[in-house]
Amino acid sequence: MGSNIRFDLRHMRAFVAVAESLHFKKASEALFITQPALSRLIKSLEDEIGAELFSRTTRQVTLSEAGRLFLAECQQAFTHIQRGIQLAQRAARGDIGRIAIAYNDFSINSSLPHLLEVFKEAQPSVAIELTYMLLTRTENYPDFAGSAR
Amino acid sequence: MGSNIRFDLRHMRAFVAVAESLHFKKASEALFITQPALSRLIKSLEDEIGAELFSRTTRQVTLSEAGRLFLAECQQAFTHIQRGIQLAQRAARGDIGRIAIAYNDFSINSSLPHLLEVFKEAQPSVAIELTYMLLTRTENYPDFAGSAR
DNA sequence: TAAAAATACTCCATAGGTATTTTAT
DNA sequence: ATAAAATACCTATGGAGTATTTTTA
Repeated sequence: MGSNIRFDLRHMRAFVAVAESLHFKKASEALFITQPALSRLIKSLEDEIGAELFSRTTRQVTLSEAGRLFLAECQQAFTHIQRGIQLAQRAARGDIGRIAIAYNDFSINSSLPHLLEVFKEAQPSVAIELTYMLLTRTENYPDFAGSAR
Repeated sequence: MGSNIRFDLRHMRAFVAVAESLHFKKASEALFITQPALSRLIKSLEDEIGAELFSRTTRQVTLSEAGRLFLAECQQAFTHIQRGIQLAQRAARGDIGRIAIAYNDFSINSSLPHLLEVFKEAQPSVAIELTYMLLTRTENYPDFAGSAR
């Protein structure tokens, strides 16, 4: 019972990096480790799973069928972990279920009111916080500084 | 760029264990580590994420909202990892896209032929391997020993 | 006051680095 | 002949254990 997985995320990250570049040296640089360290990570991962993830000679590296399948699941796993981090961080900041919108005279007079109505209908549980913003610079409004928060 | 996740699967496993029992000592036993080691794992995970995953005093432990959200994603991630391992192992064994069916006189004379036809139509790329099996015991047929392979 | 989590401190296992060897084009 | 992966060897970091302290119901 229980997830008796012996490897960890370093192994998975290493694997994804090699799968992406199909070149141990380049992948090792992307990971900021040395090539021997990377070789060992991949080897121990393969040993642990009990499957060759790459067909490799010293001259070329290709994903095996097992590797292709494992890669897809690794990517999904990372997506969930990333998402988990984001959600936890937002929840901790009390940001879940809240959208902050800054408006100025221009946008408030155009389509914003209608958009709000439509959105409120679709997502009634999401609080919308309106902020009137005179300046065009956003430095003083940390909520709007990031790209896609 | 790249997944700059500093924690690893041990942290996630530890977190899931505590989330399930809401008791550090019990969870540590389930994980075969000591309670202090587990406390440190959880703490470092929280530090890394930047969110409290549990509200805890020395007398009671409860999941925070951040924890609830993170838990769901962790479980999904583990599901994908488990699946990745299984798929890789099967691919390495050449078991992907192959179904082995053992038949005896009874089944071959009943519905099996029709089932095969229907299945072949639906899944033309899956090879079906038929094995005539006299005995009722399956020990000598490793392909049929497992439950849901 | 007692049950449970957090902290202090020590030690060792292992992850990673450097140097080298092997391999295939 | 050379580019690239694998192996050998060594070192140091950090993860786990034991012992203890802190906390709150």
